[in-house]
Amino acid sequence: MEAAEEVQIWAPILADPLDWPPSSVTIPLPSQVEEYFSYVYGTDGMGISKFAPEPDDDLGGTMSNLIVKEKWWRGLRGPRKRRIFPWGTGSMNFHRRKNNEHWTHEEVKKLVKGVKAYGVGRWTMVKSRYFSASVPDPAHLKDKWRNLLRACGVPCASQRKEKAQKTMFRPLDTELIQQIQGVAIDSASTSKMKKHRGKGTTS
DNA sequence: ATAGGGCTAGGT
DNA sequence: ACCTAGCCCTAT
Repeated sequence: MEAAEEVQIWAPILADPLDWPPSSVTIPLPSQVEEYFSYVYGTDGMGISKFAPEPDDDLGGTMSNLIVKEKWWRGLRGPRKRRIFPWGTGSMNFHRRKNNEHWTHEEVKKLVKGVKAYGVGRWTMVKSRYFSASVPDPAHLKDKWRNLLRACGVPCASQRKEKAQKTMFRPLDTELIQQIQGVAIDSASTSKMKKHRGKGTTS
């Protein structure tokens, strides 16, 4: 499992997993951890600047003790924050923290472009063309597309009753909304056509 | 690999 | 209290 590395990195930090995040704690911060933090939290989320060096620190060079000086773990949602989070309920119980990786406007634009190019449902294709490194799972593209449809007021293809969405936490511009609606309507009508005429070669 | 239901953190 | 939106799980 890929979590092994993260456990190694986090383990020294978690003095008491049940008390996380700690309000004030001394953290040994090797360069590896520093890198990891900036990767996970992003420059605006969890900059190293949010740490303050501990007053009397006689560890000369590579590793110094730092203390947390800001409540960085509470804040607005933003893009690319908190990918992984240790959430101990015992000794070695780590798991992914949910619901913290948000789509940027650029990413949404790429998704729409990709769906337009390859069609709804070709998530692996869209990912490999437009999100080769950034999105972990093609299923996330699908999930985002579903959310976009709902957010843009596109009626669900399946007949399940679903109330129209009221608000968008991260609003989209009108142009993008119209594009999404357009693509959705296109794909709905083509799939309906395929259903109706069974022998048309619509490659 | 994809569709669709379910779960839930975090925002309102 | 309710809702949104990202993530997970399962069936196909």
